[in-house]
Amino acid sequence: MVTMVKKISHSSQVANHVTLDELFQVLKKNKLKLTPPRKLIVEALLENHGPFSAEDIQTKFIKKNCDLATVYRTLISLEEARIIRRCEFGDGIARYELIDPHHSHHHHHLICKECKTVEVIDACELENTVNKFAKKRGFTNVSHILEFFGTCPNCQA
Amino acid sequence: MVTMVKKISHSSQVANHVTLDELFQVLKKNKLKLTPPRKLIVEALLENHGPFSAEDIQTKFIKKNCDLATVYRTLISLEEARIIRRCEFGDGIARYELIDPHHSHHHHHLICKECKTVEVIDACELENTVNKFAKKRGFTNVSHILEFFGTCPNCQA
DNA sequence: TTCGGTGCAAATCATTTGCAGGCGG
DNA sequence: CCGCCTGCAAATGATTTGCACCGAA
Repeated sequence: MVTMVKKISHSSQVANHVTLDELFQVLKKNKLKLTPPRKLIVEALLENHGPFSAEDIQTKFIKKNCDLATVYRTLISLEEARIIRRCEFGDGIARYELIDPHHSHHHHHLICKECKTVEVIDACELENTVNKFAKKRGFTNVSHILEFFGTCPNCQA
Repeated sequence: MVTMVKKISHSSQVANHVTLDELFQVLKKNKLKLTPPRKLIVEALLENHGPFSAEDIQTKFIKKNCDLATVYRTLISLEEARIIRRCEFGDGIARYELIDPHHSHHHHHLICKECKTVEVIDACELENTVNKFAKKRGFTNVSHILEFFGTCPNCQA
């Protein structure tokens, strides 16, 4: 399944972005070798915004220059190294996006159920609530997934 | 993949619950025949709290008294009839829980990443925020998924 | 040189679908 | 009696894994 790829104007994107080299350093710190497939995938995710599926990455960005199985394996490694984050769109397909350590503001997405276009929602008012509930029940290591769905203006035909 | 089944004390559960008969009426209103598999599945979801996967339902609750394919088909029908709700735990497995029309307060879950035990979080402070963002961007028909994850006290060994 | 990483193909897992027979309304 | 439903088996789609070879450190 392939998602609509769409460049999104990201108002909060100011200077001081992560660079490819910085990301490569993070790979090294995590004892991950700098191989061609990994370079391609990290670069693709740095240059394209929005969560993408393994298939998206392989067919649209790196033009089949590495095997799909390698893309899956790489995405798992990158997530463990906290370079990318896994997003859940509720359709059984894993999608990933870069975590920019310089702009690590936690954010969410507004996804069109029809065309799967993704918009960024630069807000999360949940942190406090979440931690409160979790602590009260003795849970540790807490995280959450939050995604919004709807029909975008284009698809309301 | 099978989820840990655990009865949960649900503080907000007072009298005036849905009954099996009421649910059967809803089925009929939606032009769904009252067949043995459907009765079994609805009953299972009424008597057990917490989102369950198709496999959970078939193996734990109805003891293979109907085909797995039928469970999947039934769950889809029940969701369309708004008798059950689909939940997303981010592990590629669809889980469903009953929607009690008498206590239809929107709620979320706190899931242990290890044992998959589910606790109910009786709060959603998002409705307003959500609708605000969505409207601003011309989205209609808006919904959201929100689930919390962590490590439960038991699994912190 | 040494493992970790890769490509390829086969396996796995959740879910869906085609089809012929069965039964609820 | 008429379709909707079901069981069974096969198909599908995403993801994972086994294995032999290869190349980054």
